[in-house]
Amino acid sequence: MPEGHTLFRIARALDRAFVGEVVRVTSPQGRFADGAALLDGRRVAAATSRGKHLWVELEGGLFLHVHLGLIGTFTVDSQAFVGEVRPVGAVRCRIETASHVAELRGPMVCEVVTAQEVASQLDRLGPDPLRETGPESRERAYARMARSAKSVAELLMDQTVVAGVGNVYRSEVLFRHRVNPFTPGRQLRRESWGRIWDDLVRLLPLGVATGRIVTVEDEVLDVESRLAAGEDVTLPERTSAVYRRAGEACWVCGARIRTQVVAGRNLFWCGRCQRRH
DNA sequence: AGGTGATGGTCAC
DNA sequence: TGACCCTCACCTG
Repeated sequence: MPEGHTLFRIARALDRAFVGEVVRVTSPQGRFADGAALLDGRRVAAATSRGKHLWVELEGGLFLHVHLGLIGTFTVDSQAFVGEVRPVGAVRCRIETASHVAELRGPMVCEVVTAQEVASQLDRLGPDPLRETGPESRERAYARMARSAKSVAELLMDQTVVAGVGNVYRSEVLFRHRVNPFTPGRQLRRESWGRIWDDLVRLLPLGVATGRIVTVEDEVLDVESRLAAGEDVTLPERTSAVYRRAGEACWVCGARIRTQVVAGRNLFWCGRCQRRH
């Protein structure tokens, strides 16, 4: 389920499992054999994410760069449970110690890069609402939008504008602020963008905490209060206001939820509620 | 048991 | 615009 919050969770799990440890790195599937050999036996320095990209830094200035794409998965488990994990699929990369094992399947990108290459990869990404949360990030993204004739629905999916927003957060955050998805970036009001950005800064950490995209306000408030109380938060299936609800009645106004492919993916919106620029 | 679409993004044509 | 990565959840039967 890879939007930015998923990569953040994986990076955090990898960091907790492996930092400071010498790791065995292999490619059971074989397609990453050369890269794995390069990393095998090194000590892990850190694991981090930005947007939908993930890097594991190993000693000697080498980084494992991963992008899950649409179908990739990256699991991190304690070795105690390894026997219980069903051995399905082709493991592109396995990282293990005596106590932990991580398995990467179906990624779009799995490669070894240098610090210089990481820097240029970061340069191509806009601010991540999970990491660069300050007002300067909001302005930086707005400056890009305000210069563009593309729609805000397209721009939200452009990782050089904002890093980490995917197709679910796109539809849901536009609905939450009643913004017309087809508003050209250059016509998007500064206040609208401010509300959208601030909301992403609020929502994405809930995705990190729960492992699920939470955008319906009742659930948002519930999760926030339970987190504030220090309670465990486990959630049932995903709910959404508009995402994947084409043809259903809008919860707010009753109009039919609409759908159209924008930036190569299915956008969902309420044509009656979402009229703001 | 088998089919399909999906929370992504790049590259070849 | 389509192939690709080749997983996973959610159908159909």
